[in-house]
Amino acid sequence: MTAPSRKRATGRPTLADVAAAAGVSPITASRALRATRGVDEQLSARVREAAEALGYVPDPAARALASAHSSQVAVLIPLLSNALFVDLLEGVQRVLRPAGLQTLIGVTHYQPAEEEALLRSYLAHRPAGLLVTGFDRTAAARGLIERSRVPCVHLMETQAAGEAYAVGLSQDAAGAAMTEHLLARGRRRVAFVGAQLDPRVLQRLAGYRRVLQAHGLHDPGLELLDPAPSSIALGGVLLQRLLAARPDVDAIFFCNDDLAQGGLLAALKAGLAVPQRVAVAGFNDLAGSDQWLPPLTTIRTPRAEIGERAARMLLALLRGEAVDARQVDLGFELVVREST
Amino acid sequence: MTAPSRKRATGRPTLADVAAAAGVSPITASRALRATRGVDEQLSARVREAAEALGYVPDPAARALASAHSSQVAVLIPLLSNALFVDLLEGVQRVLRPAGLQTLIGVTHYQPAEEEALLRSYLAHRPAGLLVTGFDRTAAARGLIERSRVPCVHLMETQAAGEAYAVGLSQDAAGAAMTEHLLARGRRRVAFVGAQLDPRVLQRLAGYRRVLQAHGLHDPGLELLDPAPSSIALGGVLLQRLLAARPDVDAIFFCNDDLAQGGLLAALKAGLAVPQRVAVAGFNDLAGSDQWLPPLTTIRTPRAEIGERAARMLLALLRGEAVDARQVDLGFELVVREST
DNA sequence: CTGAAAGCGCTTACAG
DNA sequence: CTGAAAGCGCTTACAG
Repeated sequence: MTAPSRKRATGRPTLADVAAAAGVSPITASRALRATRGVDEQLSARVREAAEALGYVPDPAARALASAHSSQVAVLIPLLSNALFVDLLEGVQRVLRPAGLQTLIGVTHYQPAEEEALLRSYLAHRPAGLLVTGFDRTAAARGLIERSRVPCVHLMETQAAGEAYAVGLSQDAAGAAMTEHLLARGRRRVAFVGAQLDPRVLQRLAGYRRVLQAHGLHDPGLELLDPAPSSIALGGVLLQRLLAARPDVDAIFFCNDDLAQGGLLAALKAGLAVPQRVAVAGFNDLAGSDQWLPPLTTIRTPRAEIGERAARMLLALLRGEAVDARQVDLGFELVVREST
Repeated sequence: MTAPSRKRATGRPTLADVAAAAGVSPITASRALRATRGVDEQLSARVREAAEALGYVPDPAARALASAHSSQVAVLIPLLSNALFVDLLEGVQRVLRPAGLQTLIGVTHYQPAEEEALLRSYLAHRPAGLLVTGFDRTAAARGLIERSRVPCVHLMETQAAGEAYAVGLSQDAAGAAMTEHLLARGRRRVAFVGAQLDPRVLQRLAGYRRVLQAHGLHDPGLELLDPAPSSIALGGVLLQRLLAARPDVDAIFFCNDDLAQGGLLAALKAGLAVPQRVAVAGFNDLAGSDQWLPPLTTIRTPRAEIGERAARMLLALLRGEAVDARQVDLGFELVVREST
C-alpha cells in the first residue's frame, strides 16, 4: 500500500507532503515558500527543492481561508468595449501578475447599482485589494469599501479624491487645454458634444466652459449633451443634429474619439470640409484616430501608465509600505493633427 | 461581554451563527442555503430568514476548500482589445453571473505559452469550469485541462473539436461564403489580406482558397499574409502593399473588419473608388462598419450568442445534466453593404 | 429528512 | 530560527 486512501484528498501534493519530503514541519515549509521570515537558508533551499520535485502548487482557497486574504485583486471598470479601459487593465495586469496576484474584472456598465452588486459579490471573496474607477458611486458602495478595510486605489480621476488613493489625470484641465487649442486656432463658436455623460465627461465639459467663459465666448446653445452610450454611429447623428441647430458652429470638441471618428465620417459623407469649415477634436487618442480622414486632433491619456501606477500603489499598500503621495496626476498630452 | 473574543474571527457572521439563530445544525443550514437536498421546508425557511437577518454571506474560500471546487469559471481569450472577444465575454457573464459564478478572465495575447501559464495559475484555483478559445494550444496545456477534470467548453470554432465541447461557427464556411459573394458580384481577381494569422484567420483563408480553386480562379499572388496584429493602420499599409504588387486586383477580402476599415480609409485617401475600382469586404461586423465610407460588406458573427450558449453548456456540465450536442454551430450572416 | 464527526490545506499566534 | 496546537468556515461521507 503506497497511497493511504485519504478519503477526500484531491491527489495534489500538499504542504505537508513537501514538509515531509524536506524533513521539516509544515509551518517551516510554509514560511520558506512564502519567504516570509528568517528561515535557515539551508532548510529553505531543501523545502524549495522538495516543492519543485513534487510539483507543489499552493491551494489558494486554503491560503485564503487561513490568512483571511485571497490573492485576488478586484478591478471595477465601466465598460470593456471602450479601448480606454482595456488599456488600463493591461497596465494593471502587467504589474499584478508578476506579483502573484490575480485580477478579478467587474464591468459596471456605468450603473452605480451594478457596481454595488459587484462590490458585494467580490468583497465576499476577501480580495487582497480593490481598484475602482472614479468616485461616482452609491453611498452603500462607499460604505462597503470602507468597512471592508481592503486597500483601495481609484482610477482615472484625481479630483475630489480627498483622503483616498487615486491615480489619474485632471479631466478638467485636459478639457480646458483642448478648448484653448481651438481658440488659439482662431475658432470662436466652439461646440462641446458629449455622450454617456459620466463624471469624467462632465469634468471635461467643466474645463471647456471655464475657458470659454474666461474668453467671453461661452454659448450654452453650443453644448450638445446626450446620455446615450458613445459610439461611432452616435457621433455622426450628433454632428448632424448640431449642424442643423447651429450652422454657424466653427469647431466641435467631441468628448471622446469614438464620437469624433463618427463625426468625421459623417462630415465626409456630407461634404463638410474639416477643418476649413469646422474643426473637429476628440479625446483619448484611440487606435485609428491617427489614420482618420483627416487625422484627428485629440488628447492622449496615459491610461496604461495609470493602470500600472495604481497597481504599484496598491502593492505598496498591501506590503504596508509608505505611499508618499495619495494622489498621483499623470497628466495628458494634446496631440494636434489635421482635423483642427 | 457580548462578543466572545474569538481570536482570528473576521467578524462576519458564519454558517454556525446562522444555524444557531435558526436552531438547526450547521449542515442543515448549509443544505438549506444551497437548496441541495430535501430539507424540510419549514426549517429551510427559518434558515433563510436567519441568514437574511444576520446578513450572512458564505465564504467562497471555505466553500472551495471543503468542496474542492470554487465558484469561479476561468475564461481564456486572446485579446481584450478586440471587440469580438469583449462581446463574447459579455455573453458569458450574462449567463454565469445569475448562476452565482464568477468569471476569471485570462488574456493570452495569442501566445500558447502565455495561455499555458495562465492555465496553470487558474487551475490551482480549482475553477468550477473552463472556457477556452479555439483548439490551438500546447500539448502541455491540453494535458493540464484533461488531467484537471474541470469541465471545459471551447469557444469560436467547431472544426477539429473531436470529442470536445465547443460552441462557435465554421470559419471556413464563412470565408467561403464571402468569397462566393465577391465572385457573384462579377469579381475575378479576389485577394485575401490576413494579419495575426491565428487559426481562425487561416480557416477563413482555407474557405477562400477552396472556392477560388473550384472556380479555377485561385492565384497565390493575391494572398497577402502578415503575422503582425490587426489594426486600422495595418489595414491601410496592406492595401497599399497589395495594390503596388498587384494593381489588377478587383476585390479584397480582409480577414477582419479592423483591417478592412483601415483599408477603406486608405482607399479614400488615395482616391481609389470602392467598390467600382476594387470591392472591399471584412469579417465580424464590428461597431462602426455600417457607418463607414462606403459602408462595409462583412460577415456578422454571433459572438454574444456563442458566449451565452457556451456558458449554458458549461452550466449543464456542472450540474451533471446531459448535453445533447457536444458541438454547436451557431452560423454567421453575410451582410452586404455598399463596399462590394 | 437531520446531525455529530472529520477533514479540506493552509496560516496565525504562541512558545521555546 | 523552528514547531505543536489550534483554527479559518465550510462540506463530505457516514449514520440513523
